[in-house]
Amino acid sequence: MGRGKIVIRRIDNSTSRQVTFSKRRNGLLKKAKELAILCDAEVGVMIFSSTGKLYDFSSTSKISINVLHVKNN
Amino acid sequence: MGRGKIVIRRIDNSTSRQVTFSKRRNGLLKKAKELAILCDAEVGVMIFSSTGKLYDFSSTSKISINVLHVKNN
DNA sequence: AACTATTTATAAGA
DNA sequence: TTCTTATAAATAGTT
Repeated sequence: MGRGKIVIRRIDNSTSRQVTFSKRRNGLLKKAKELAILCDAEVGVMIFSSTGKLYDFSSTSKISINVLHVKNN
Repeated sequence: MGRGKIVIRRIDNSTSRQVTFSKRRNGLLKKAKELAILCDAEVGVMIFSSTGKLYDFSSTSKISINVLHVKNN
């Protein structure tokens, strides 16, 4: 969805990868919220950037999410 | 994105809600996979339908997700 | 379960 | 990097 078609593979350029991460991360979280509201579903999303920062969303306290993130081993 | 614009609120008609759930659930899982690949991110998504069925995705075993789903209390 | 008109997301550019 | 815009992609309503 953009000026050109892209292939789904890792973006080599780190600046481009960061920009795309920011845009698509926001898009994914928005869609998760919409799904939860429209369809009365319970939705949880967690996203770790390549630098290890966590972005997450949970539509309800009825879902309790515990995440174990193990780096490099 | 469709024949008409919609407001983001619970879809009252249960048939329509089920159809939209199926479409958007697939869309969300696809976008989660794309984000993980394009941006080298670690992504986990879990979706409970209103009937309690779980649909989930995790991009990597480096994320271990434990979900506690408590119904009606 | 397909189709397609349209809205939405977003890739590239400014 | 924040905003713009052309275009790809998702999907609401239809068949």
